[in-house]
Amino acid sequence: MSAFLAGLNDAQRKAVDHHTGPLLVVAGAGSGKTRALTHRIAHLIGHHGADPAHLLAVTFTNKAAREMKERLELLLAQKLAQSQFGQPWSTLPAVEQRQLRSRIYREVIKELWIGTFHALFARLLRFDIDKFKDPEGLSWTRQFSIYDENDVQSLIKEIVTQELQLDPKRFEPKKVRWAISNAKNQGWMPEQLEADAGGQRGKLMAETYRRYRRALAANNALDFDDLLLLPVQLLRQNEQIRNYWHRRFRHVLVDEYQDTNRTQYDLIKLLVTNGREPSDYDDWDGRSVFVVGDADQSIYSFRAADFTILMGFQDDFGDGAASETTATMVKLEENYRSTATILEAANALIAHNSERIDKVLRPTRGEGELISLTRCDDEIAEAEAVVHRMRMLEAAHPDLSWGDMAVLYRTNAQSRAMEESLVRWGIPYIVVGGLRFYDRREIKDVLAYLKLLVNPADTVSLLRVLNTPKRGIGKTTIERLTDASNQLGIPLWEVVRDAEAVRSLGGRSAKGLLQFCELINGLQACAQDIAPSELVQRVMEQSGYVAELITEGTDEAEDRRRNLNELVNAALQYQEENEEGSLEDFLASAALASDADSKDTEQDRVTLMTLHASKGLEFPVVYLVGMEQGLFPSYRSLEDPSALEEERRLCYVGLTRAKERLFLSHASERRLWGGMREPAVPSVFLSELPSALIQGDIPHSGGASIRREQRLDRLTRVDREDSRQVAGGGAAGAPANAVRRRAATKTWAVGDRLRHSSFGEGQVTHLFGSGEKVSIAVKFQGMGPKILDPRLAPIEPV
DNA sequence: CTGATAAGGATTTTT
DNA sequence: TCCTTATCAG
Repeated sequence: MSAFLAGLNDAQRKAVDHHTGPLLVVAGAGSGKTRALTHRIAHLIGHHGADPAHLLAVTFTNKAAREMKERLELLLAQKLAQSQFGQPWSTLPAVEQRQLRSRIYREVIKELWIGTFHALFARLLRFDIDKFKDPEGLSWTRQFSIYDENDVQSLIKEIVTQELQLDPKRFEPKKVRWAISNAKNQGWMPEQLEADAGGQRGKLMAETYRRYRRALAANNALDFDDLLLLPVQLLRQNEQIRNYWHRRFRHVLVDEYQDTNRTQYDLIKLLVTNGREPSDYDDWDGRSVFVVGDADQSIYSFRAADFTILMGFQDDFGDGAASETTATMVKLEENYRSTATILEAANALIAHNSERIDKVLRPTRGEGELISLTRCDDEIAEAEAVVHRMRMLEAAHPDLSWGDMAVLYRTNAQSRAMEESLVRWGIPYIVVGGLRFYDRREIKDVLAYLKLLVNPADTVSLLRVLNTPKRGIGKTTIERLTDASNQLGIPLWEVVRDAEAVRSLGGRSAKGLLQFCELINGLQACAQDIAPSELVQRVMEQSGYVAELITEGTDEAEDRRRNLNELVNAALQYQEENEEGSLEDFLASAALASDADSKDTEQDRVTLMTLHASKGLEFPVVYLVGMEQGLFPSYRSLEDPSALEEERRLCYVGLTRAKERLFLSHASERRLWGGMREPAVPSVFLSELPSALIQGDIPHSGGASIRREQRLDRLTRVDREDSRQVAGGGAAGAPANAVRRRAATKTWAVGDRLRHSSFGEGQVTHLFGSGEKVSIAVKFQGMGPKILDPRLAPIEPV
C-alpha cells in the first residue's frame, strides 16, 4: 500500500486513492479534509508519478496554501527518506532531513500551482494578459497593478463626483461600486448592468461602470473581480491559450468548494473540460477534478459564493448516482476534532436549515463537558466574564495555555471590549482581521512607489506618492499636471517626467517635481536588477520617507518605522519562499494577502477574530460572544430566510471550531456606537441548541427570577435616564412616562407605525420572542434598524 | 502649500 | 466614540 494511504479511515482512503475522473468530497467540519487533500497530492506525485507542474490546487487562503506546501514537503521528504536510506525520517540527522526537504522543494513544491483563486489567476494573467481582446478595445500589459478596495472606492468616487458631477448623497459611490462588482461577478458588461438596474439609475450606473473600466485600463490596473473575470473571457475567446492551460493542468483540486462563485466555477470548467459541457466530457485519461467542501459551511454568499454549485457537482461532473452507489462522491462524516457534546449541539443547530446535502457528523471522541451559556449585562460585563473564565481555566489546567483559546464574534467592532478586558488583566492576545498589514498607510505608500516603478501608467499610485513625503507639490500643481495629462491623452507620469513642461509651469513646485523625477528614474534603473527587499529599503531611504518619520519623532512615527522594517522582512521572506519571484509577483502577493495570512500561531496568545476568519481553524477552547438577535444573526439577515440560513451556517462554523470547551454568551444591553445603549435579545440560535447540552441561563425557558431581575435592572436604568431628562429639560420626563405606559399595553405587529421620542417615526419590521418578552425591530428614517423593548422604549403608536 | 480645527458619518462578513 | 474628510488661517 502507498505510504500516503496509511493511517487514513476508509472514506479518506477512498478519496485519496481516487486516481482519475471527477470526485466530490463532502467533508464535514473536523473530518480531516485538509489531510485528505494533502495526502492526495502527495499520492498523485509520489505514487502515480504525476508531474507537479500538472497540478492546480485552489485553497481558500494564502495561509492554507503555505501550510499545504509545508505538509507536502514533509510527506514527500519522509517517503524519500524511506526509499533512499531505508530509514524512518525521525532517525535521520537534522542535516540529512534539511537536505531531503530542500531537494523536494526544488523538484516538486516550486513547480506546484497552489494558492487562492485570485493569486493563481493573477499569475496566469502575467503570462497571457497581452493577448486578451477586450470588447471595448481596452488593453492591459503584464505589468498591471492590482487595486485594493480603497483604490477602487476612490476611483469610483472621483468618477461619480468629478466626471459625472453627480451628488454622492443621491448616487452613493459605495452602492455603485457594489453593483459594478456584482455585475463583474455575473460576467456582465455595462449594457447588461443598465438593463438589470433599469431606468435613469441604470443608465448612470452603466456609465460609471464604463468609465471605471476605462480608468482601470488607463492605469493598467485590475480590481479583484477582474483577476477572475478576465481569465474567463480570455480562456473563452482564445482557443490556443485555453488548450495550453487545459493540457497543462491535468489534476485540478479545489478546497472549500461551497464558497466558489459562478466565475470561479467557469474557470474550473474551462480548465477541466477545455470549454465543453461537463456532462459531455469523458476524456479523463490521466486527468481529474477533485473538489472538497461542505454546504453547511458556506458563509460567503455576500461575495457571490453559491453553494448550489457544490450541490450540483454530482449532476454536472459526477455520475449523478445515489450516495450508496456513486463512484464520484465520498462523504467524510467522522469528526476527529470536537467532543460529542459540541458535535451534537452543532448537528442540532444545522438541522434547522432546509437547504443542505444530508450529512451528519459522527463523534470519535468522548462526551466532554457541557456547553456553558452566560447572560451578561452589557458588552463590558461580557468581556470581563470571558476573561474571568479564561483565567480560571488557565489556572486550573496546566496543559492549557493562552494560545489554546479563541474568542469569536460576528463583527470586527466587537473586538474592542474584549481587548480592553484582556489588557486590564494582562493576558496576551492577537486580533486577526480588521486592518490588514498591507493596508497601513506607510506600507501602502512604499508599495505605491514600487507599483509606480513597475507600472508607470499607474496614476493612482503616482498621486499617492507624488507629495509623500512632502516635496512642496500641492493641489493646484497637481491639478495643472492632471489637466495637461488629460488634454494630451497620456499618463500623468509622462507629463511629470517631462522636465521642460514642468519648468514652464514655473512656481515653487518645479523643484520638488524635478527631484521626484530624479528619484523615480534612479530607482527605475535598478528595479529589475535588485531584490524586492533591497528595493523596498532604497525607496524608504532615498524618498526621504524614513527621514521624515525620524524628524517627526512621535510614538506613532516610531510605529510606522517599525512597520516599514517589517515590510522589508516580508519581502525577504517572500524571496526565500519564491526564489524566482519578481517584483511584480511580490506586489501581487501583497495585494492579495489577507490579515490572517501573516499571523504566526507560534506565540502563546489568545486569538480574537470574526467567525468568518475562523473558518478552517480549531481551538481547544472557544468563546462565542455577542449571541444576540440583530447582531448574530445580523439585522440584515432577519428579512431573508436564506440569509438567516447563512447566519446559521456561520454559527455552525463557530461551534465546530471548538475541540473541548465551548462558552457562549450574550448581553442584555449593548452599546453600539456613540454611547447609545440598546437592549438586546438572546440569539434565536441559542434556543435551537438542545438544553440538555447546556449549563447556564437558558433563554426562552424557565428562569423566571432571572427575567424579573433583568427587567428590574432595565427599569432602574431607564428611570435614571428619565430623571436626568427631567433635570435637564423641564417637563420632558412626565410625557415620556405616559407614552411608555400607553405603548407598553399595545400588542405590536409587523408593519405598525410608531413614534420614538428621539429617533422620530418608524415602522416595525420584526418581532422577537413571545408574550411578555417580545422585542421589536423598528426601521427609522435615515438610520439602521433598532431593536427596542416596547415596554421600556419611549415610543407611542401612530 | 501646510497644519489645525470642525463636522459628519460609521458597523456585517473579505479575496 | 473614533476616524476620515472639508474648510480656513497663516
